[in-house]
Amino acid sequence: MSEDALTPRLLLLDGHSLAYRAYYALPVDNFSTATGQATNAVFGFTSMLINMLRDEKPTHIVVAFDVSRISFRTEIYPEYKAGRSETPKPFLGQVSLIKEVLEALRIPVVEKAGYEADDVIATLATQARAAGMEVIISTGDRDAFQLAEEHVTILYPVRGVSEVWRMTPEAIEAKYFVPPSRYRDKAALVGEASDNLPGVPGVGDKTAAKWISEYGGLDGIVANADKIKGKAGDNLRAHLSAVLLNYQTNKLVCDLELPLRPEDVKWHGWDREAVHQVFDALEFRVLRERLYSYLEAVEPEAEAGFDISAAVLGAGAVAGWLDKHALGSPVGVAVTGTFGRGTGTLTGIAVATGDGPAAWFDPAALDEADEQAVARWLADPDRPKVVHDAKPALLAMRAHGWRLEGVRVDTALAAYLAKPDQRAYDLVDLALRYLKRELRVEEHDNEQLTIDGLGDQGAAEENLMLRARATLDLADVLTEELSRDESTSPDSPVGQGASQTLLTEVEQPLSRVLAEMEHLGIAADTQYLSELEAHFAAEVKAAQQAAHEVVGREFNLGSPKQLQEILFNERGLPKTKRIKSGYTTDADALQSLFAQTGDPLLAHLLRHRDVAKLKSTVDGLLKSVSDDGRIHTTFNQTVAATGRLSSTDPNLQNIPIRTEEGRRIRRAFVVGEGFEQLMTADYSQIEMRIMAHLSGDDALIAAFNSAFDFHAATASSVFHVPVEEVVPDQRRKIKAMNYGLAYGLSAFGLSNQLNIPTDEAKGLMEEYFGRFGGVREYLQAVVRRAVQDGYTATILGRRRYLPDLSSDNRQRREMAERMALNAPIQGSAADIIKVAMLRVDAAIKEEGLRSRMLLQVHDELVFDVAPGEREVLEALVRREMGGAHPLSVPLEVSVGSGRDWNGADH
DNA sequence: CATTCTACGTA
DNA sequence: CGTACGTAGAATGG
Repeated sequence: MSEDALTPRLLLLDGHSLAYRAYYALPVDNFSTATGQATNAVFGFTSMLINMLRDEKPTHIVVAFDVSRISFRTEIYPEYKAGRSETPKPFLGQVSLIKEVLEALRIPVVEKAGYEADDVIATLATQARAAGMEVIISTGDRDAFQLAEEHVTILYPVRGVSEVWRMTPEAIEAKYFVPPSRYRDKAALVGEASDNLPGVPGVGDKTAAKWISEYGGLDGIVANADKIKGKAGDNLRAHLSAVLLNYQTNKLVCDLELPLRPEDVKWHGWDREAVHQVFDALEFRVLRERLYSYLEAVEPEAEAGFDISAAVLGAGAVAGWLDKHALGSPVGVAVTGTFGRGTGTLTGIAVATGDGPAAWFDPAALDEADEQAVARWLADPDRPKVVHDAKPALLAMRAHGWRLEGVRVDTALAAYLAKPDQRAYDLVDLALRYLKRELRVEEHDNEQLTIDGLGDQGAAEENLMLRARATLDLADVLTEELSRDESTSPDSPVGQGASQTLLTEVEQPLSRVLAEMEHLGIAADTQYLSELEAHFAAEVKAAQQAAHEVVGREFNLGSPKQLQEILFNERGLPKTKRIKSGYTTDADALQSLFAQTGDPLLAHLLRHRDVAKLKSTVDGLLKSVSDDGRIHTTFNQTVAATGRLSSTDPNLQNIPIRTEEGRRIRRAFVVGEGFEQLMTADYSQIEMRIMAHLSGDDALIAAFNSAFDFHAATASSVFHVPVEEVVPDQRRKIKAMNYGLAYGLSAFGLSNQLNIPTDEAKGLMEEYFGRFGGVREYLQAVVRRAVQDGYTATILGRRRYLPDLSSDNRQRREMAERMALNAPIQGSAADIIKVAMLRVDAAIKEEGLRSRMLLQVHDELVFDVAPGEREVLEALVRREMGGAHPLSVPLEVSVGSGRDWNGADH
């Protein structure tokens, strides 16, 4: 910081643009007052403003607003910003609230009819520079980058409301390869999607920068347009008028007549009483505290709006602290370290109590006594803990030799059950959403240190303690949130809702079972995998060569773009289904093109696709084998909105099975050393059984109770022929429909999949619903109910909220309807297998077996079978899976075993 | 350099 | 114009 403390610093804000960013960054549902007024935009704007007051310490401030969407730009270019959708209703009205906040803060507002806020800002910035002021501009509009210079910095918000980029001239040049003075030239060439200003196709920042440096600027480029070669040159000439219009439109006006000048907006602090009133009305309790702590420096420790007394504990201090503070009432625990592949390393542990005291310690730097004390405390189920995402912590503690017991609430799982459609459940987001509290984003290990190495000392420790405390507080709020559905499930204990039961009886216990499965991993035959790799690599090469030969030159078979060029232009094949970037080259399309034309290239392409995919699967598996010769996937418990698990790094839930060549990969998953066999057990047609149960359709239930193959039995009903006379084609069609129904399949979709006319598909569906009318009724009722309640529920009461069911947009609404159809079915199946896993795990322990559960693939479980346990394990698994939940049709389980995963198939 | 698109594997 | 996922490589740039 070299600025003279006496130099005036002017902060210029673009009110609309920042409020808009805030509106989209924060969920409107969680930011509204008791009276229902939405406040997310106000909250986010105010939060950003407070951060800037803290970080920039301006002496002068002013906020510019647009008066309307109409400006001189819409005069010269009526389509300007036309692509933007209608201003959302909950946003309207928040602008005037923001102005109230600003008034309470005594920050002046300025607007100019016929111009945009950025023109006002440009004018004020110019005047301020002339007066020798330092200028900081904050706007979400990139046009402002043209204003950057030595004493003018732009703060550009990215990722929500808590992070801004400091766009200095150097930063702009680094990002866009042009100095701010040429930013307009670049923007004119590249275009600006958010303003509906299209640029030259195929020209991005790099090309634009190259031209600008070659010809000195847009003038030079225009003058030399005919000299620029290649596709980009052609495009430039074709779009020259648009570029010139862009250039005219993106110029900011620097000489407006305004009612005030920079000198007039010196900030004299806020109106205490007014801030109280406005913030009270907006229910901004925490934000007010933040404002006070930043600006008044009343209590720096209270910066996040609450008190902790934090202690970084050295060796010998941990045991005493735990004895004193971590007894009967729950404490929050947060950890840092590296996690994954069934293990982990801890670099820090923080513990926070509800009444203030918090502590941090390094688990690698404990003395013997502390080590023992921590081990005892962690392992004691009667010392209650609250953890955010306990599974990785549990595994890392296990690697350290510690057991973790007594986790009363896992806030990640709780948040997932409360709203399973969220993209992520990281603590920073949840704290903001549920506690209105801002946590710092976790620092990465390689963040640069200040030169003396002392700059941020203690910050990481403090941050972790704040996280531990936030976790604890979050548990209360989320428990409250989950208890709102009291008595929705007959299975729940008295006084407890289904969501709470799912949390404590299913998800939380399951996370421990999953941790165990991840820790165990599954044995891999690496020798065999390497051979497979070589085999597929050779096949890829052969297919590639064959394809190159047909075309007569080399090209990238993996590039859809080059493929389109070759197939549709060079070879003149019929056009396929449209996608964003032209025409699809997916396997279905290639297949049908091959059927039509017999072009040999297509066969090579299809073969290449097949083996390249298989090779990449094998490559991935090879890379993920751990030192113990086993593959340890990570099961994610908070990703799938329906309640399913997912598997990553590597994904073991999508290992090929459909083709013979693909099944060879399954042979690489083998029985573990010291074990006898690999055993798999899966539910047959669990989703259809759930549909039969939920719909109560007698005919469908009967089809399951008949001794025959289910698809054949339903086909026999639909086609009015005895089961023995159902031909394979009939069975195939009905099987497709059986599966499709639970996904909201339409007649069109069915016809597409079966390659039959829509009429025939329609007839088939009619006939099906004629025989199984209860199914149609059920499916319709599910959607009706979801529209009414706003959510769907599984047999264990797992909810999925679908606000789009009432969307005006047909596509979104129909999508939501299909989700509503599918969620109870897929989700109930997920519930059942989760319960089954808990029962199997408990029974294996109960019976003292050595066999162990390794994988879950949605309706299948995979086990290492210990010597001599084959029969007893099979009986146990059949019993516990089959009895996981009573349905009006039997839950059938089929079991197989062998030396590897393919051999264990049945 | 990071996000998005296309394609494709599973239930 | 059928749900739910994760990954790879190419294309593209909120």
